[in-house]
Amino acid sequence: MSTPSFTPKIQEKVWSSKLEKEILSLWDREKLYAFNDSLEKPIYSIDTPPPYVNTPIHIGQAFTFTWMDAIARYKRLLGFNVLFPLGMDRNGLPIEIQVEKEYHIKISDVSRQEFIDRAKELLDKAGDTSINILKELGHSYNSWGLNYELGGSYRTDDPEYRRLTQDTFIQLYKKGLVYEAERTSNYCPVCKTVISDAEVEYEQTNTHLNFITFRTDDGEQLTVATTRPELLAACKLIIYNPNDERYERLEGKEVIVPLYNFKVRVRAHTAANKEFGTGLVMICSFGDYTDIRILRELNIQPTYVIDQNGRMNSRSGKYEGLTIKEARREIIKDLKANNLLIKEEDITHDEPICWRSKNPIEFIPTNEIYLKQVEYKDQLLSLINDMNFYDSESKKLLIDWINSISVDWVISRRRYYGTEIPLWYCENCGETIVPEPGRYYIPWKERPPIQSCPRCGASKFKGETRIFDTWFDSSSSEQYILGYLWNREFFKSNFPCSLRPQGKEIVRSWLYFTILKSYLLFGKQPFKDVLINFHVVDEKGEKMSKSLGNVIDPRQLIDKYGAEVFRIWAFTEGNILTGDIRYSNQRAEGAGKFLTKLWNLGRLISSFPVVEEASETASEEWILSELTRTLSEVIDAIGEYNINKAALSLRNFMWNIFADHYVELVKPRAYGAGNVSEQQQKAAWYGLHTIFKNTLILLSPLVPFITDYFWRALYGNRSIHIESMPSFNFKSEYTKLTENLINFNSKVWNQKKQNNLSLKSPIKIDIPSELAPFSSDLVLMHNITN
RNA sequence: GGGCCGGUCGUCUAGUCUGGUUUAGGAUAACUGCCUUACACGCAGUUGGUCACAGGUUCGAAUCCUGUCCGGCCCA
Repeated sequence: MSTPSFTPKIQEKVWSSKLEKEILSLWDREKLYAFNDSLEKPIYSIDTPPPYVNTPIHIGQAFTFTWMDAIARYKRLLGFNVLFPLGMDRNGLPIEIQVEKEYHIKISDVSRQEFIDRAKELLDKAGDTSINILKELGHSYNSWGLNYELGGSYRTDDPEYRRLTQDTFIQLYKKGLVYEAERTSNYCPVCKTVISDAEVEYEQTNTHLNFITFRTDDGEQLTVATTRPELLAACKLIIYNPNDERYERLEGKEVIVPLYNFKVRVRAHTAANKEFGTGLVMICSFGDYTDIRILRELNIQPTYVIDQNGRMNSRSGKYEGLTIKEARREIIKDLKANNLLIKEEDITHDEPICWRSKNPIEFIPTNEIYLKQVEYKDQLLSLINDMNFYDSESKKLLIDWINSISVDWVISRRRYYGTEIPLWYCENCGETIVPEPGRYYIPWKERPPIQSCPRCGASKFKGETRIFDTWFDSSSSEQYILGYLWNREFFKSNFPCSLRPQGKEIVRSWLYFTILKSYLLFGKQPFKDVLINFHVVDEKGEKMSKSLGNVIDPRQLIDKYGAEVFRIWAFTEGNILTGDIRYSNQRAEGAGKFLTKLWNLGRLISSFPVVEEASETASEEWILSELTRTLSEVIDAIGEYNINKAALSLRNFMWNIFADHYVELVKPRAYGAGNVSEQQQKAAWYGLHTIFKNTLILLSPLVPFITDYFWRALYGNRSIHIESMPSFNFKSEYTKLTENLINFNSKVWNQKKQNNLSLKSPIKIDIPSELAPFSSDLVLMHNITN
């Protein structure tokens, strides 16, 4: 039989990213991804990391959120009702700093209300533009509109969100887990607030090690090396290593601090390193964590010389009012003038800096509110065994962090734009007033919800002015998205949340604090699965940063090649769960060829009638069982969230097995070449369509645009994204022959090439006996004329 | 100072846990040929790696052990 002509339903030879916009608006109109909690299906919930409102999405976020989208889509295919909301982080310092910049005001110069109003103004202006790129990438979050319902998008500064934050605080307070204390804390002079240990980073910096002359009572000169000469006034002690014979004779003696002329003692301590500097170390209050540890250990009262603005105070004498840097410069000048500075050595050291402002932190005493954590370390370590980590190695990051915790969590901050700490204090007796959970409280401008003090009966109260650490807000995100506020039943039956996907750099903050709060509030782990992603780095493997100028804007890529190319690049480039991804322009471009291949494959197949059933030949049996094998590979890969593996497996099947071998094998038969029967021709049509159709479904979470386009064009008017995972189970002995088949084809092609024959030229060659079932197709494919 | 991760064709990577099916697989780049009625953004072919280094265990090591070097990250 033969059919005169076959014309493809699809004309264009390449996929056009222009189609993406049309498909997006189709999805919008059809409300394809809206969450419906009345479905019978099991819930799968994803607690996505809210991007920051005022910073454009960077390529790493675009990459990892695209993986999350693939996970959500695969889970839908697998029959889950997927809760996949996207939040927007609007709390915290970055917006405050921008308010100061944009309006040329200082937080201290304007009223609190005015400052907050300005911040809101800026936030509204910023809108949701930072996440628009995620929408263009075809992500299937449940909702793009702000609404208080399951699946709705949310904002961390929303009164509802803040109500939740305060609710959790009040519960923790009532459990006796919150206390206030004065302690030496990490303090960022730029952000003007204390920060928790989780917010401290270390940066290698170049500095001078200054060799300074101290004197004993008997006039002996000693040389002490320090990187912090401006803290001379705060010097409390000089130490040397107990094994350092050079200084044994000094034990217990007093030395005179230069410029200030007060006396401090010398004593042995293992914290001193014989090889560092002169072996004599100045311990002051407070240059670094070693200082803090030693002064606490020896119970020495600190002398603070730096104030909350990062300037020297009156105890530093003539340097009062100078910034730390200025003071350092001046004091070096004075030491030199007095012949007290022997030398300056260039060294690099790890300096603790604030993760937000990237400025060196200082250590100053403040009165702050703490949440207990130190006493629960063991319980937390055992609790995390109830969660699955992907990759399992990533669990160590969290274990190491928990083990290193030594102080409780400072949750109060002296800033304006954040969730207010819901406390009042009786002006008469000082009693702390804690309201009931249920609404959003603003203590600095509201009266407490009681008339008189329950202890003394007085009626004047002072509202708390401090706000929470933003991690205190964000560590309840899983509670928020599971409807804790508006659907407690849903929350109860679906907590813990199915998945927390996040970056490894916030394991010690977002992940850790969420686990801590979940343990303290519910005694349970907050997630079933935790997925930790590494980073997208530049071509040389270096971290992208503004200062290095190596930042790649995902916008460039998407504008140039389209969202679908970005997606397939993100999936095929590597496994971000086990290591960093190096960005390469060349490979990103190369990844897009996948779409052209798929497009043309579909174009060819679209020229043949869709056949639902046929009596397949050996070739169909073979390719159908190869598809079955691919399906199980894909399902296994999804089970471990290895989207890279799933994508590579599908690409390999589609391109290197289906297109290169099966399609070539049956093309002549599909066209009706030679003397194939109608039945055999139909079998080829059936094979082509069945494989293509199912491959499209398997690919649809990865490349949702092109697959939906084909689906609607070839297989019906509905979206491919409401299909279910195919559950076929074709098994055949023929998969054993896959390698032989590929090798034989290669052999024929090679032989033709060596003999300068075109691929359609006739050839005389023996078909190996094990490939006999395919012989009629092979004869037509290679034009074998024995 | 302590800990963790990585080092595989020019480049990016799979394989390492659970040693033998590996004469190490793929992708990209390079080279050669081909417009074979889906695709030149394609097809076919070719070149290219002593699996960082040195020891050890074993009948057998990219894979396990020890040490060294290099890169990255975290903590103090």
